Amino acid sequence: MKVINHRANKLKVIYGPAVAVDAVLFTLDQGQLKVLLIKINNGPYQNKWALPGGLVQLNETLDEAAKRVLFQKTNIGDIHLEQLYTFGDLKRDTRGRVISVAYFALVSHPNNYKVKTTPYYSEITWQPIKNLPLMAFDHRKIIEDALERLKAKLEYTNIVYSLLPKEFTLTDLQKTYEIILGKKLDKRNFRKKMIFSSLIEKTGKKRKGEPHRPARLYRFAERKLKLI
Amino acid sequence: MKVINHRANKLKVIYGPAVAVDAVLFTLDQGQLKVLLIKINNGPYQNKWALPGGLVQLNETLDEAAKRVLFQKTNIGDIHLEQLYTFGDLKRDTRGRVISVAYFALVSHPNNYKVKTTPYYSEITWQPIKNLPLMAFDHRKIIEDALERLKAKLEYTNIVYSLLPKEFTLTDLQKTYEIILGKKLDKRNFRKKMIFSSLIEKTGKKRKGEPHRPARLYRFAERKLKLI
DNA sequence: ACAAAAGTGTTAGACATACACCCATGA
DNA sequence: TCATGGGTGTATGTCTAACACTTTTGT
Repeated sequence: MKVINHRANKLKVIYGPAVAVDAVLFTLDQGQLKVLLIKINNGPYQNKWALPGGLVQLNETLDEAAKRVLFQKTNIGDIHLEQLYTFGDLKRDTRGRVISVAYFALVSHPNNYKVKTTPYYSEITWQPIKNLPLMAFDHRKIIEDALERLKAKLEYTNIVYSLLPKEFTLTDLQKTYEIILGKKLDKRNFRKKMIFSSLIEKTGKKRKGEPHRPARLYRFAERKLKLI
Repeated sequence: MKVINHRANKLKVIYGPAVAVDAVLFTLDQGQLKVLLIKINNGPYQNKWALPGGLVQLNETLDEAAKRVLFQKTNIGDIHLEQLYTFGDLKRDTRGRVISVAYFALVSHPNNYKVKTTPYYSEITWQPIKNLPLMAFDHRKIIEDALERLKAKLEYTNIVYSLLPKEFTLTDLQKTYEIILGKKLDKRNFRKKMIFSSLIEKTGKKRKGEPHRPARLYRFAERKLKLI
């Protein structure tokens, strides 16, 4: 691999890795944590699944590249992506030396987005994290790291807001935590903490049409990332 | 900038950023937190200071590149480097598009290493973090981010072990924390926590030759990174 | 004997954990 | 009226924070 680089106004050829971005996109669906995967249609990784990703262009920052790639490959836009880690093993892409700057983000529900396919990526799907298919590159590792980061951030940020709709019940919120953390939480303690944290506030409304006592609806006080 | 990349056994030219690594190396000296800087000798950043860094080669991982660059530029080897973040702004290097994967590490005392200069880097120095000179690239920002990460890691890891000699007193240890965190800590509470954490253990020895009550010497139970 | 740093314990408040019953509604 | 999930309080243990005096040594 060769990098041709303008330095001191001369065209200078240097050899170096190519730079890609990959996005780990989580959502909740049917009581499961899922991740967005794309099926590769040809080349050495044919029929394997991968994260949406692509090469970084010269005229875009890494953050911009992550957003662009995600939008181009999946039609998902306008979400907050956070840089996760940069993966640089020699053999992570058998076709050549490529390092990947991985990003992760959460989206509220798969049905809110119309994903699309491309000639190179023939299928696109939300795959349960517990049941990942055969993955291309080191993408399984990237997903595992992203999940670990997500769990950690649950504890000290309001990051879940992007997984939930505008209005939700405390039980919805608790289920979200339980699914991601993979463990049961105590209802009374959870509610105490959430209400006291003042990350959420009552809407005054109740959820109707279910054959039980109606649950109060809450909203997030602010729909942007905050430390608790 | 152009990246020539073997894909599917054909030489394919693609345009993309070059990839560099930069290392933020911290130490304690004379009661101050210092960072290793290098003076750039020519080009648009002449006479500015920078972190030791360099381009990533095709045959090395990012971690290996960080180690190699640090060793070549400063003669410092055999330390644990941790990836910090990847910086990818368009104009961070005026000479061309370069993204930088930043690493950080701690070393015990500057005198333990014989740093050296190169034609491109004319001077090398440990600079107090409170008093940084005019810096090249976005290296001031990288140092600030590294410092923030270091403070955070103090709270939940034994990372300070690499700043201290084999044997040290509890007062040494407390001063180390106070310098990095930039605040005073309560002596009794600090000792209680440290001793109870079982990260450190008594050597049975005492420091001699000072005109006061001799302090007990401690060592780290394990000299590798652990969560508390 | 004195100067200087080493060393030590207790109390109060904040926070996490464990735990069981009544309430409101639709069917 | 019953089935179902919604909603609530208290007691206990753990961790953090505030706080001042005695001990040991070299000079």
